[in-house]
Amino acid sequence: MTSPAAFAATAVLLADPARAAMLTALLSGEALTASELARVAGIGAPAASAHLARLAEGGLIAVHPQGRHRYHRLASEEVAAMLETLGGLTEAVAPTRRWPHGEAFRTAQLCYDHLAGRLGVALHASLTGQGWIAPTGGGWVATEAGEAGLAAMGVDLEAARTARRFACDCMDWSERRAHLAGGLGREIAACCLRRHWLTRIPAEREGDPLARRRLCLTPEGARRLGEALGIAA
Amino acid sequence: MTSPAAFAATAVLLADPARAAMLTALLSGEALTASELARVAGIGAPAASAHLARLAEGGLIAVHPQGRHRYHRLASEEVAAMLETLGGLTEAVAPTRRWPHGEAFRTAQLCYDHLAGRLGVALHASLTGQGWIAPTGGGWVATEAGEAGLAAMGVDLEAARTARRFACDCMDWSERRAHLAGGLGREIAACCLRRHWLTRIPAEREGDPLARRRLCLTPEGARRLGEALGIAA
DNA sequence: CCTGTCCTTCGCTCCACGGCGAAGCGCCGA
DNA sequence: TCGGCGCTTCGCCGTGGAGCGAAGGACAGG
Repeated sequence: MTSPAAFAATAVLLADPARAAMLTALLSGEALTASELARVAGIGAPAASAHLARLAEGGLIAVHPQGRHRYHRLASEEVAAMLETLGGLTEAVAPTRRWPHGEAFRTAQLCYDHLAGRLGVALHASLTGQGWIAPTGGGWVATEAGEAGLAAMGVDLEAARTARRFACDCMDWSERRAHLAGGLGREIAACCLRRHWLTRIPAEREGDPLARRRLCLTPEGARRLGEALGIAA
Repeated sequence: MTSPAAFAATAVLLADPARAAMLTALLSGEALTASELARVAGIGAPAASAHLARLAEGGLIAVHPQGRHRYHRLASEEVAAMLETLGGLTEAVAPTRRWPHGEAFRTAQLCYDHLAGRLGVALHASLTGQGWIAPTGGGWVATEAGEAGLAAMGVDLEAARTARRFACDCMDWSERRAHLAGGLGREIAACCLRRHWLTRIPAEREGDPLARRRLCLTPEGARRLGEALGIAA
């Protein structure tokens, strides 16, 4: 592991409410501009700019200039996993008394580029239970039945294989069980969004960093996921 | 997930080199006194006391007074997992140029109460590869073959079952793959230490927070683990 | 070319945090 | 009972970080 000084330096990047709000918003997987992130964090443009510079220098986010707009994304899925882990620990040590986003949030949400929440966890359990994925040294592989079933659903397995990790676990702290990350997790999420089985929800309050992660399971999605994976909505 | 303010408050606890050093030392699984942690962190007793109070109030450590000594441990394995995750991310975004602890550290180490490093990762791969554990909704269960084999090794499966999680993954960032946590992970580590297949290494430099986690694989341990699990040392 | 927008930089103010020395409390062995 | 140890509390000092207003650079549409 790394030295305590380096460890603390990474933690410092997370140890500010404004930066935490921006990173949480970026867990939606979207690319957001500096102004959007300033609003999410409730601070002015100069402060947001300074924070974003530190996050970029620290390697947690990547910046994509596009004209006069500067779009920001999380730098990697490791950053997303770490945010999820720290968020989960925060819930463990200082539980949120009133779940501020209703049960809907727990039902389906995005964890950077893959499904999380009850749906994400149920998806994982269904894939293993049906024998569509099997354990391998560092994660999961798709079985023959799994490849057939997933392809039939419309999941792009070729694209999934281009990821550094085909399929691996990501601890979902809202459910305290694992959901599926990696290329397969990303392609399943993309497939669900593409086919409108899941839709993003327009943020009710633009400044709410969590709202951007929320997903709505459509009736069509409930039916199709129920058929293919035995997931009850 | 939790609010950004709560999230940042947890991160603040990690965002100081002295606190990070103490938490890293506690990843060894040992109970350490305030004086020992002050030395590990390189600060005086008053500063150490203040830091420990904050960590305890924040729910990351638990304090066990014993006479005039006050022993401290990590509060849970969730805290350990989170430290491992953040440490791993730190390595990802700001790699340690020179691995300060030699390859020995990577070979075998403790992650709070279970095995990590190459040995821990190899153990996980072997258990799944031999079919001694199989995936379940939230982690792993022992198969019949697994129960027989593990019991033959001397692993206390009854004790393993008392844990909140029988067996689950913990991401090992030094190897970038999962090792085994939960009750089974703990009991396997305990068995290896009890039978002197692995031994703790006296800290060369008392102030080194990582040294306490290091384990040495004994010749007997290499032989036994090789036989039972096909792990090459 | 000009105006407006997005975003960054500069300079300033205010506040919080980390460390230590001194003092004090509780425990413990002689 | 007393002296020493482990640890905490108090008070102080120094440093660093967060925010904003003003100004300025780069981009883009008319």
